[in-house]
Amino acid sequence: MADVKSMADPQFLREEELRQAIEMLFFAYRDFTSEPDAMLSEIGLGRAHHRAIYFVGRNPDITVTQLLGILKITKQSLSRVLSQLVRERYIEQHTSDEDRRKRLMRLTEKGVELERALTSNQRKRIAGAYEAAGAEAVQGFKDVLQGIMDSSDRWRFGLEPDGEGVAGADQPPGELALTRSTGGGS
Amino acid sequence: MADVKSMADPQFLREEELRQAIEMLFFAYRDFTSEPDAMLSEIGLGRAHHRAIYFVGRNPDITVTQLLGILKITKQSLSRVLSQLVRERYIEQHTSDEDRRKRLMRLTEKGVELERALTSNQRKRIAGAYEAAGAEAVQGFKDVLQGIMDSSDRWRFGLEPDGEGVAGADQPPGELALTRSTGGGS
DNA sequence: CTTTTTACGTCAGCCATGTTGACATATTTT
DNA sequence: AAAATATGTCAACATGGCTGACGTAAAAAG
Repeated sequence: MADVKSMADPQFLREEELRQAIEMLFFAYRDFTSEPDAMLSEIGLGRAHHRAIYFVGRNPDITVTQLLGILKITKQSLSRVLSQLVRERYIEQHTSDEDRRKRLMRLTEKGVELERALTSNQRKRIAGAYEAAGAEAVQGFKDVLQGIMDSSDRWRFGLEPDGEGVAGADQPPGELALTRSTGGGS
Repeated sequence: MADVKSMADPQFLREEELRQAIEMLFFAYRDFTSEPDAMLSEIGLGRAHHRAIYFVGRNPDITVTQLLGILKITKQSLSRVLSQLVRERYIEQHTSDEDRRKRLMRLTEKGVELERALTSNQRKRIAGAYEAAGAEAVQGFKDVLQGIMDSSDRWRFGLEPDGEGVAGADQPPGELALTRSTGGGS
């Protein structure tokens, strides 16, 4: 039995708080991915395919290198997944006009359908959680998640380095062009 | 270029908001696990070992069945991981006195050390994010994450079904005994 | 006291997805 | 002409899920 003193210790409470967050992330992520995973396995695909489809859908005409930058896996791993998705007509590739080495990727009609089916449950989860928790909680959620991810990823989610409006700012000041295909505010 | 009308559409903004959350979860989780993964690979272990060690550490004298209930993987998958951890003296097993079929598991000294090393960076991340975001954001973060996870997991994180104080309430009203080894109030 | 259920453990094989290393080809940049 | 970039591909290996099939010890039920 842990003595009362230890629980009253602010250090103990802090540790407890941090571990709670670790566990919440684990359970939330585990449950968040389980539905799409199940759907995917029925059509012979896996979570890696979902990721590729998702980010291609979000970033039409994305290049392989850019996608690699998002996923942070090797090109060999991605290649396996991508070639299958292209073979099965979820993704189509065009050659870039400005630089003919680049293969711009887009979802096909079929790909869009799959993407929407896969994220449908995920969007529902988030929507429900957002509704139940309220707008203030949503902001807190975002703020904390941004604090957890590497700072090199934060630019994707709006202002951060300086005082930049959400307006036209996209590319990170040196890294690749990714997520966020829609810029300007109302 | 998406026309202004579509961006002004509340449905569009909602979809955008939801997808932002999906992406934040992806990036945060990816970065959150990368450090421990790297440490683990240096000693010939993987993320699955981390999970087992983590939850055994959090729930001393946990049984195999209980751990299976947390991880939601097959006993064969867990077995591979557990037997290695026992073999390499990160975890020790005792036979329960009340029910001699049960194998109660605990971290060894070595296991505790590894666990702390593995979560050190993760705790640092959370602590930094919490500090930067503030107490209100922390509450929002927790609320939203709980909304995202299956409701069957929410009991682990305090009140929910009714108006239960955080006091002695532990086990879920039917499911297994898990997480939260420390109960008592202030 | 037999039967059933529970809590393990284990062998064998399959699949998805990550890794490294080595090469090859086309195109653009220097 | 040479170097760097973007992409692809083959081969081999590790991790960590999965299913199916057994086997044993102990507890619970009849």
